[in-house]
Amino acid sequence: MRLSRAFLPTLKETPADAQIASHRLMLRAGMVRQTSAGIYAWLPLGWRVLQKVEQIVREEQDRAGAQEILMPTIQTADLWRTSGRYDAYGPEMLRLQDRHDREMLYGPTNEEMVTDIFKTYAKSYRDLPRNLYHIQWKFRDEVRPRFGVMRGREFLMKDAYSFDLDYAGAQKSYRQMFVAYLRTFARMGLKAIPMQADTGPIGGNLSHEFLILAETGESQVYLHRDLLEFDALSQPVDYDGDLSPVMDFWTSRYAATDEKHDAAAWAQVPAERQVSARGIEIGHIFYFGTKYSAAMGLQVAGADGKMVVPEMGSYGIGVSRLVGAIIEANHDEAGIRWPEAIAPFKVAVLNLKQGDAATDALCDRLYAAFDPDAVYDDRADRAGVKFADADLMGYPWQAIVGPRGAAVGKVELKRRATGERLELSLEDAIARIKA
RNA sequence: CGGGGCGUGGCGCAGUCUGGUAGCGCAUCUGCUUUGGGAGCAGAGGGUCGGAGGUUCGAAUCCUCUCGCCCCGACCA
Repeated sequence: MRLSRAFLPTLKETPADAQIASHRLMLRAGMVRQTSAGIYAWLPLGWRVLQKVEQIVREEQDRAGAQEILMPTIQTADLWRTSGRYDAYGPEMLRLQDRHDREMLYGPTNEEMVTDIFKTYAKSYRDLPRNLYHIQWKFRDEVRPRFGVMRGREFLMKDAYSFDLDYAGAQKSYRQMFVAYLRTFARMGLKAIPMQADTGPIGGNLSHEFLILAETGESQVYLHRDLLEFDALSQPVDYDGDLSPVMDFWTSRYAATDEKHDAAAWAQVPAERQVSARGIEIGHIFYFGTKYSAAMGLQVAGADGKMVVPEMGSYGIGVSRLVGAIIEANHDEAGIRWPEAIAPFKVAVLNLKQGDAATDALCDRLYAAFDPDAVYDDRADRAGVKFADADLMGYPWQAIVGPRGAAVGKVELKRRATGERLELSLEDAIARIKA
C-alpha cells in the first residue's frame, strides 16, 4: 500500500473522549472512527488487524474440529420466547419491530438460534458430537459503553456451540475449546490465562474466563507465575486424544478473578510465585448441559433407540475487543507495537527523500519484495513525519532508506518492538525481515 | 441505573460568570525556502457556537425543554 494513495489517516492530537491507551492509539492511528456511543466504523488499518485476528481465531477453531457457519444478526422474538430469555434478558437486548409490527431483536448471542438450526438436522446419536461456530457482529445495549472497542455495544464475536450425547462428551468438547483458546491467544502473542469464572446469566456449572494482564484491565486477578511462563504453543496438540493433562496443568495452578478469589488457596502459592494484577477478559467458555437443548426441544435417538437431550456448551471470543486488548499489551509512548501475527502490515518502507534516484530505486525493490504486506511511505513529507507515523502505526519492521545509505546500497532496519537498528544490504535486509 | 462533566471549523482548546454578532494552535490549500525524528516565512479557505423554543434592540453567552458524548460506580465478550 502506497501511503500517497492510501486512506490511512493519523492524528497528531488525541481526541478528548479517549481515555485509555488502546482507544487513544486506535483513534490516532486511524484504525476506527466512533459513530455513536459504543459503535465504531473500522477504517482500513483497523479492518486489516481485525481480519487478521479473526483469521487466527478461525484457523484454530477449524483445527479443533469446529465448523464455521454464519447466522444472521437479526432474530425473532419468538425464538427467544421459546427459551424464556426474551423477557429474562432485559434492556441489554436491542428490540426492534419490522413493518408488520413483528417483534425482532439484534442478536446479543446465539444459543437459541443455533440450537433451533441444529435440531432440524440432528436426529441420531450419529449426528453427534458437533461444534458449530460463527464470527458475527453482536449488539448488547450496555448501560455504559467505554474504553473504545473494548466495551462497545456493537462488537465482533466468535461464538461456538457444542452438542454432545452425554456429559463425558461435553467435557471433551469443552477441553477441545479450552486448548484451542490457549493456542489462539498464544498465536497472537498474548499470555492468556484461563481462570475459574462465574457462569453468569447463561447458566451452567463449568466455566473459564481467559484473561490477559494489562494495567487497564477491568478485573483484579490472582495467579501462579508458572502460568505466565508456560508457552502454550510449545507442545503439539492431538484434538482426538486425551486433552486432560493440558487442562490439568492450567487448572492445577491458582488463577482466579476477584469474584472467585479464595484467600486460603492463594496463601498456598509460594509468595515469590504469586502474581496479582489487572486483567482483561478476552474469552469465556461455558458448559451448560441441557439448558438450551431442553428448552428448544432438541432430542436425538440414542444407540438404544431412546431419545436423548444433547449436552451443550458455548465458547466466546471477543474478536473486536481483542484488537484493543492486544494494543493494551503492546504499546509504548510513541504508539502501537504489533505482534507480527496480527500486524496490519509487516513492514513500512520509509523513503526519506522522494526523487533521489538511488533512494527511490532501493525503496521500490524493498516494497516489491513485501507487497501486499508492506506500506510504502512515498509521501512528500519530511523524515520526522514518516518516523512518527510508522512508530504510531506500529509496523513490526521499518525499512528506512535515505540518500546517505542509498549511496552505498544500505538499508536501515528498525525493529519496532525493541528499537533495535541494523544497517544491511538490500538482500540482507529482505532476508532479515522474512526470517 | 446512581453520581459528575462536556458539546464552539477535521483535531485540541479560549470566549459563557460581567449579552454587542466568533478567536487561537494543529491540520488543510498556494508560493518560496528547507529536507534523517512531527520545518520556516508569507498568503488563503473552512464554523455561526448540538437542537428547539423563549427573554432582549441585540444571544455562543441569560431562561426552559431536548438530543448527544465522556468519566466514576453497580453490571457485562
